[in-house]
Amino acid sequence: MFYSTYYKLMKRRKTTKTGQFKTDEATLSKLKNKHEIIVKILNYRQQKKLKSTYVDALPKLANPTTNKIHTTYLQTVAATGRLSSNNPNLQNIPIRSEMGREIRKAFIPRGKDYKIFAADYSQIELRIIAEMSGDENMKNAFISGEDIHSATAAKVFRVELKDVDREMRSKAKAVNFGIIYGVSAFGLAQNLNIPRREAKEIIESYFEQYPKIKTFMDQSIELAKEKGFVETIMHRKRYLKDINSTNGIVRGHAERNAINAPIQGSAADIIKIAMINIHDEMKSRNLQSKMLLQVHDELVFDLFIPEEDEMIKLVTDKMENAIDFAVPLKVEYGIADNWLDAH
DNA sequence: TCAATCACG
DNA sequence: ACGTACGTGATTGAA
Repeated sequence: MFYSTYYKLMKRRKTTKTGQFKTDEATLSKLKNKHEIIVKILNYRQQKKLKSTYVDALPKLANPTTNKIHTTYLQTVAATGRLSSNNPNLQNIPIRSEMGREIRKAFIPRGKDYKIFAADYSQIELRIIAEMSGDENMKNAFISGEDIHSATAAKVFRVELKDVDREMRSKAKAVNFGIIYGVSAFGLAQNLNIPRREAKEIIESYFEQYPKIKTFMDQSIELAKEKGFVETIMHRKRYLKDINSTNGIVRGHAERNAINAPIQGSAADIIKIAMINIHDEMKSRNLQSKMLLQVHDELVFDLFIPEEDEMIKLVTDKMENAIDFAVPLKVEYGIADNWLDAH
């Protein structure tokens, strides 16, 4: 029904690569005010997703012996060196929406003497860019413990830190994310729903304020073109066969990979080192708490309550000191009766 | 079987 | 002029 009539709400209707009209969340959200059906469709989609993927599926996967759900972690799938999780995927449990958060609440400790302990790296990828690029401005923001998105907003929009408003911080946050992925003015404009010209100015200002980040990105591409691969901090390689392609689109994709892979991959290296060190230490101390999950920049534990103080110290220490950086690595944590409240 | 969509970092 | 932000896995439904 929706596909065949397709209300004329846009000047240029976006299509997928097979020529279908796009109806994804990003596209529909921009049309929210054009027709009352849009919000209804989005809400319906969200509820179907949550019901089919989590509410209906997960309870069936409890192992009859353990009464628990067991995932499998794959170490040789993700090109950057991240883990992935399947059968079921426990790295994409909802948290962003109100309804989704209700699902996360269902993840609870094993018994009455236990709590969920969740510890996550704060801004690890931006800290890695700061470290790898050596950019003084970004390094100093982290060393002085500033909120990185506000600090970036102050620099990019050339105002005092105290004069950064919500909109400026939100835009700076989008650029910081974009940087990790290999921004284009178009992509940022699309993401923020602002004119491309404005996005271009923001990016230019960003690189003026963080000049070595620009250099680092250019050098990553340069290196990939010469050697055919890029490397993480622990020297995991990602080969980029298309880096010298004559097709600009294909090459552009490889160039963004050249920027992103060392950053995302180094974060994966670091949390893996932390996991090994934490496991070794828990074992040698005969602790009863258990490491349950890894979600890229977060570790989740089934915490035996008498071990609370010891575990907090052990885990934050091993995570923050997994690697020797000039830029500090910061870990935030929470302890609660379910995974949601442990954040 | 595969494209589209959407859940997460 | 072109297409355009990185990495995954599960579900659905058209082809």
